[in-house]
Amino acid sequence: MRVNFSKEDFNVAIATSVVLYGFDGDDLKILIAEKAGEPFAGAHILPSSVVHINEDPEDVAIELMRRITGSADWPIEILNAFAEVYRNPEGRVVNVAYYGTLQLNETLSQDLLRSEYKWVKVNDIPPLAFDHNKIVDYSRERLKRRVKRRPIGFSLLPKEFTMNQIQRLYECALGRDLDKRNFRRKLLKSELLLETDHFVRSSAKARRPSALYKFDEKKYRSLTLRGYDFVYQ
Amino acid sequence: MRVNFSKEDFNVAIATSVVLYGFDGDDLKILIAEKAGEPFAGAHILPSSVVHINEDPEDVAIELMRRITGSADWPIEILNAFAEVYRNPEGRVVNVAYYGTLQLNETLSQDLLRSEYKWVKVNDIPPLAFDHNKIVDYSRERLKRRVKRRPIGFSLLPKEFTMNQIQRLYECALGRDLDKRNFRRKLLKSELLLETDHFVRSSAKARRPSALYKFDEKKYRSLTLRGYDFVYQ
DNA sequence: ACAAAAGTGTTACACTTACACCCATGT
DNA sequence: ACATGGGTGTAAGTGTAACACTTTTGT
Repeated sequence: MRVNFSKEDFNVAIATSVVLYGFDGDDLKILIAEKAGEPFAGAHILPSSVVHINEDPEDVAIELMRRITGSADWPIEILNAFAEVYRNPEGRVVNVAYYGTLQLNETLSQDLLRSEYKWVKVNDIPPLAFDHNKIVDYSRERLKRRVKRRPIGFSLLPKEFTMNQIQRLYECALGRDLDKRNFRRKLLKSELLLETDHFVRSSAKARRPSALYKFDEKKYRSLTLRGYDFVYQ
Repeated sequence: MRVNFSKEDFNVAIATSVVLYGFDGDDLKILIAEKAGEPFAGAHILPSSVVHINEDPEDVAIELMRRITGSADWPIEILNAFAEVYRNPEGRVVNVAYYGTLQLNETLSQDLLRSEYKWVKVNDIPPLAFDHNKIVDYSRERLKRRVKRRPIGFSLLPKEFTMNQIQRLYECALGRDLDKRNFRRKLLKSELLLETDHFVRSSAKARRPSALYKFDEKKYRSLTLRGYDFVYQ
């Protein structure tokens, strides 16, 4: 074992990138930015930040989300370290990547429109600089797994949502269509949902309004931690 | 976004640690070492290595396994980066951790006995230096998931093995008892096993010999990649 | 014959999947 | 009245879990 560091070993930098998912009712999207400064000026990248020598990457990732969205209160989870040798031409950089989920609402959408960030559909992601496409792919696999096994999907939905919205979200995350009746039955059986007495019309052309549901926060939290096997292979 | 590195940011070192699993027929074990040199001289640690500035952590981890076991040919998978600020008193060190599985046999066991490493049962792991206990816990969760969803368990077994051995291995990995009849039925249905015409007696006291099985390597590989849902919740 | 571990089947229940029509409402 | 999307039930098949006794063999 080589367990003793020499001075030359301390010549690596840490960065963090965040894959931030949002769902607008129709499509699952992630946030991307344009890079300022060389290398790769103008290229598309994930929201990213240098992690200074005395900082925790998770704290920096949370702060990054706060700067982007105005709130630090979104669920976040580490993805992995991306640490190959030649991923950054400036020097050896280890990227500790995270992914997070947020609830898109009008205000946030508007604020983001005026920012340096933009939403792109997960099925329509442009080439990104560094190995950021690899990080995105990795995060999509993770999201797929999470959606299957934990009620994580709800963190992308507004407080109250229709069955069709949540089904559409699951279809986006899993990349395939689901049967409406089976989906509803399964979700209701989980007892994670509470009915509200609210309704919305899903579009101008829609006639009959949809019932709105919210989730049972207590149940939600316990199932988020221990998994609940909402199994779709 | 802070995307421009300054000179001071390049002051981090990379290390890698490997959680190396072996199964001796009765117990699932991992390899630990005693640390040479300060800090923590004499403390128990995971097999670990500095990753020099021009090296890929995975290559270093594989080389570490080769130095320990004499072979670089064991399955290995990245766990995560462990990158908190104060994990190493020598300076900022990011640990890119891996776990691997190997087939314990007599020769390898004897070689390892004469080395600086020793096997400890996964239910009996001593306090380790740095945050290595955290890495071990993380790897056990990963192994549990893998065992449930992929035929990864076989990489811990000898070429030919009995049903009782593989059941015991699954019980160790999952941390609970399994029903013998259900286990066999499930495993045979997967069509992953081939009968051999060999038998062994499992102990001196055992009378009736056990049938030995091997796995269908072609099927094994395809199922390892795409998962096969050997589901035990 | 006995001790020891190997090996074997059935049943009840839960879950999954496939499938098509009526309902409520606004215009 | 009609157009639109919302909402509902059943049946067949598959998988899971719980359960105890017989078989084979060496001593």
